[in-house]
Amino acid sequence: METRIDRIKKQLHAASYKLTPQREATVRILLDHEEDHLSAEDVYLLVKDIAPEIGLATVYRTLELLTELKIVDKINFGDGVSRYDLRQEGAAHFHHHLVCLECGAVDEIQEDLLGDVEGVVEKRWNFQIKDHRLTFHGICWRCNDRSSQDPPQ
Amino acid sequence: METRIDRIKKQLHAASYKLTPQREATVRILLDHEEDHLSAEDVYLLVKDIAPEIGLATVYRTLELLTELKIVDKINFGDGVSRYDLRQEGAAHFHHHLVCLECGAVDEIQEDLLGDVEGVVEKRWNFQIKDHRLTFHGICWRCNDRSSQDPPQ
DNA sequence: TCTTACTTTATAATCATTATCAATTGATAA
DNA sequence: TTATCAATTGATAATGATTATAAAGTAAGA
Repeated sequence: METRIDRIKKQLHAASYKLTPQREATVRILLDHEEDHLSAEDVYLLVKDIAPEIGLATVYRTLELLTELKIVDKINFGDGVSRYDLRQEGAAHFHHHLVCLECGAVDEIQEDLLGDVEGVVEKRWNFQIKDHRLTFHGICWRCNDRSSQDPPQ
Repeated sequence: METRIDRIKKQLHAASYKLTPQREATVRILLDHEEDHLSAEDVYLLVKDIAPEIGLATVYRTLELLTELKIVDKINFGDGVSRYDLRQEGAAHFHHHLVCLECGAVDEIQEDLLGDVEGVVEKRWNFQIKDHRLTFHGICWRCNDRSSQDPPQ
């Protein structure tokens, strides 16, 4: 069976890049933390556990490379840090995010909710859409539940 | 007639802040460049023309303050800079953006296209939406027109 | 083995933003 | 007006993320 890493290796080769040990270690960390939204620093600290000799600059370069190849997406939630998010295999568009203003959690919506909206934008604004970023800011289900359980004061 | 500046002055006073000359100069620049998406540095350079003694830190502080009061929105298009965008008066939500990958232009969609989508998200993910960010990346109408006029090679 | 291009590491440099602190200003009461 | 006190400002230092640089390492082909 072909693993996810194998397929990423092929994508690199197709663009004439090698899957060096450092790059592989970085990709493994991303795969192991698919749910999270890691900053370059986060990735660096995690990669150091499995490849202690790696340098921070290499992590940055690798993440940049993976972004170029659309294997990961680089996002920015407004704190001063870029975060890196593995794209679903075969996904044409970037998934959406729910950022909780109370607890800071970031949840993902894999489903594409923008089909209709994109149709409108393409037609009405004569804009040829290549990708999108959609983030909702608000109160997540966890915090919602918690506050509805609170006794009224 | 009450001007836009007057109303902003009231908003500041309501939160017990003053409209100092520096703040006023900064707001004027934002009003004069409503269509643009200025970085703090951009604003600083423009403000210096009408208030030469102003400091960069004051501009940052003012933009931060205006963001807190929801008079402007702070956005980030992925280059390393925050940009500041006047909110439409009375708008509950932030407007959408079209970023052209070819010429870099940033156009605005004032209309709220997310009504239905937000309904779905609130119900299905039990997420209480406070605000949103929606940006499309693609080719703008100007570049579309230009390339359709190009002779096929 | 030799060559060449690619990659990495460590570190310095850059750039946006934030913190600090003394000086200034504005509003208010005496 | 003057005294007072908190808010605000400007200059500058500090921070923190990211990028550039240069020397050394690595892999693959001739």
